[in-house]
Amino acid sequence: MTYAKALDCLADPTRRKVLERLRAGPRPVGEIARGMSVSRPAVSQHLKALKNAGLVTDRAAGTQRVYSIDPQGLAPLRAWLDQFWDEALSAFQQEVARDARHRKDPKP
Amino acid sequence: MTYAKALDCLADPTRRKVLERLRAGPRPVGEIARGMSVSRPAVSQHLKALKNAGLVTDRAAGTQRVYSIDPQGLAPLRAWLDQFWDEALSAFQQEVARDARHRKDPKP
DNA sequence: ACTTACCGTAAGCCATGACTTACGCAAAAG
DNA sequence: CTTTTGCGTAAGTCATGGCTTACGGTAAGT
Repeated sequence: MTYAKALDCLADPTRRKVLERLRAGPRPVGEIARGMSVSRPAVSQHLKALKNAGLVTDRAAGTQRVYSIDPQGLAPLRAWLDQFWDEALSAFQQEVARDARHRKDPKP
Repeated sequence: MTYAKALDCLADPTRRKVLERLRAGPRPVGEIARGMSVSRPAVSQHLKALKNAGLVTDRAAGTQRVYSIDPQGLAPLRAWLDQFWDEALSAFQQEVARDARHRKDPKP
């Protein structure tokens, strides 16, 4: 059920932007917030949410905190999506087959 | 940018439940809503959101509307997540390497 | 020791959205 | 033609959560 928390986090655009800034590598909070349309405390709150969802990790470096993406945090969501995609696809194909049968025999 | 709408939809638990009920195959609205903790109009609204995000398709069948999962709708989200996962992983490995170097040379 | 830099948290405001009830419309049933 | 079934939509209520300002706390610099 841990994919749910990941989805809750990734639903917010600002949070996605924060995460995408971390894609290039670890960053301290101030550098993440620089040039963004929200305040630094807002970024801190988003980072807290991301950390709680297991999507990022943090580490102290002097007076500043460096955040990194946790690749393992994305794994459950990937797994859920994959399973979902496979099952939906097979069900979809079954439906196509059923539809083809109905096309041959339109009025039972 | 179409993955954003998918994430917005999947953030809602009720919407996920609706989508998971469709995993077993196409269903009319009433059958989807049956046994759920929200009213049928609520399910209709969620289905509208899911359709707008391209995650489901609908088709008329008499007085009832049958909804199905659209596998293609999940593809963009999968692609975005994959790319994200790959880049984050490589950056993570780079960070591990950098950390190892720092461990060898702790005080520059 | 004092100041400065960097960050997390608290309190409060406000917009978004999820839900309900009530209503209207189309297709099947009678 | 009338009734019933199945569904979408409108209006209104209420909770959730994202943002800001203000504050406190720790580590480095001087």
